[in-house]
Amino acid sequence: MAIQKPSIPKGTRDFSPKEMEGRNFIFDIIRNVFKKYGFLPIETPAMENLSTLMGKYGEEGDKLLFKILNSGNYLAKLNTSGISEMPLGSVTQQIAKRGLRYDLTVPFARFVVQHRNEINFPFKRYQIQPVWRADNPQKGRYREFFQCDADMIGSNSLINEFELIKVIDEVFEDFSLPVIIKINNRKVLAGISEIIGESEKIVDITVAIDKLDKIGIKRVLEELSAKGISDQSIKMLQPVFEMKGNNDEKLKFLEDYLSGSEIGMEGVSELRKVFSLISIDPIASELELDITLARGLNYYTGAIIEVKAKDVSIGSLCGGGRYDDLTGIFGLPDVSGVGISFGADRIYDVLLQTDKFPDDEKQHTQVLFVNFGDREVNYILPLLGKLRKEGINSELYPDSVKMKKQMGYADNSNIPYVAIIGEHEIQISEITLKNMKSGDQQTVSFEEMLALLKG
RNA sequence: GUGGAUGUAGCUCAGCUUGGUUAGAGCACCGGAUUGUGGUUCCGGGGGUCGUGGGUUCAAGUCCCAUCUUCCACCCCA
Repeated sequence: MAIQKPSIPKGTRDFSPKEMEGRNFIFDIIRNVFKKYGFLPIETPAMENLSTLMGKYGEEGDKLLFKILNSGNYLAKLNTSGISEMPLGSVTQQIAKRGLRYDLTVPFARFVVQHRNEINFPFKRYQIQPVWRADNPQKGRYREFFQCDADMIGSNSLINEFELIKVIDEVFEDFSLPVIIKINNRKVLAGISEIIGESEKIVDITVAIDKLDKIGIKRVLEELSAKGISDQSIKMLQPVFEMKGNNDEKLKFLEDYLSGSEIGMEGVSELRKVFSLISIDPIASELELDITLARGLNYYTGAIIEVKAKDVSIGSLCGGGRYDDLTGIFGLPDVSGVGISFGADRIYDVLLQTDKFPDDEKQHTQVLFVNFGDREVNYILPLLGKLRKEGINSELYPDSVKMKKQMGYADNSNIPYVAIIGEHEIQISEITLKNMKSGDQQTVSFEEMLALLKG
């Protein structure tokens, strides 16, 4: 049999022990903050029925779904006549009825509807699981990545938006990572579209506006024009592009600009409410009203939130917003939800780049016992047991090989102490303890060693 | 899905322009100097179907085509 080169699929990654340490650090912080705010954990399957996923993420999203081939002889059931002329979607439906989850929000909506009679509303849940997208990989962009979601469902109160912003603030404070939290409201965007008389083009308009700081005003105007927005409407957008000032000034401007749009005014008043709640209990991060913030997802209906690292250029680290009727499509109408999603993989990349991971040496093995042979091992095993009972992470080298090798193992593993117990030590009931950092070694009793390792 | 770059030892890369001995370096690994002492030093060693497949040629790591990977931009997004 030919030897095959080991490989993993495009856009996926292995995680080494070192990397897992950093990832667990991230998950632990996020999980703890979620818990602190009263969110409860759930998990859902890696795969969902394709009918649950299709059509929820727009046309683009459907293309990025990983579909799972049916098991059994699925081709036998397939009507192949004229297959090349059939639309791809209809063929897919015949050979794949399941797909890998694309995010955690839609499976959550499905979960809520399916378990509505067991759930205590308003329901606050958190979920930390991988998701899969058949996207083209790039930096900070993978085909398998972890999302850490917190959503509240069944409450219209803007206190929820406020709490989520607090969660974001607290998480990034725990990472000591300076971020800027951007907030917008879909209703404000709808209002703007209404004012310029292009209500039905809201998606094209917001997508174009979203690129403002990336491609500049000139090309945004070109794109709007290309999408069939009239020159007159574009002219009316001008003041929006030129909007300046702090959050308060921006709100004042929008109030004025949107006074003719009911939905627009509603958006402004929602934003005002969130800002006023924050002013009562301020956050450490910068909070900025950014009307260019659009988010592609079509299910947001109210607040839109995005978090960017201040010093590192990578996509957003966290995104979220309010969706008024996500569960409607599964048969539970009029339930409003609001949620956020942290991108653990991007946070990892940023923390690594800015050197923000703590070196937590206490987590590792504290002491390694050198193995000289059976007699010594029999003497060491009870001591090892006692140490572990005391909560000291400790190891015995499994093979009785050359000491150089055993010392090298301790060195490579960054184990701070090596305990040497040979014939001589057994005779005098002492332990030779070597400090690997300083190179010093001393002869101590077991109790002395324990005290040293505990301190 | 579109466009550009990339791939040589476990890792980081040189060699490719102008085809021609046995494809190199550093780091890592293994052994010895040092049989109860690592990290430093010295000496020695193993490791490559040059991403894969095809083509041109007397001869291909080097030129051509295809394909895949990774990276970058677009699209979209965590």
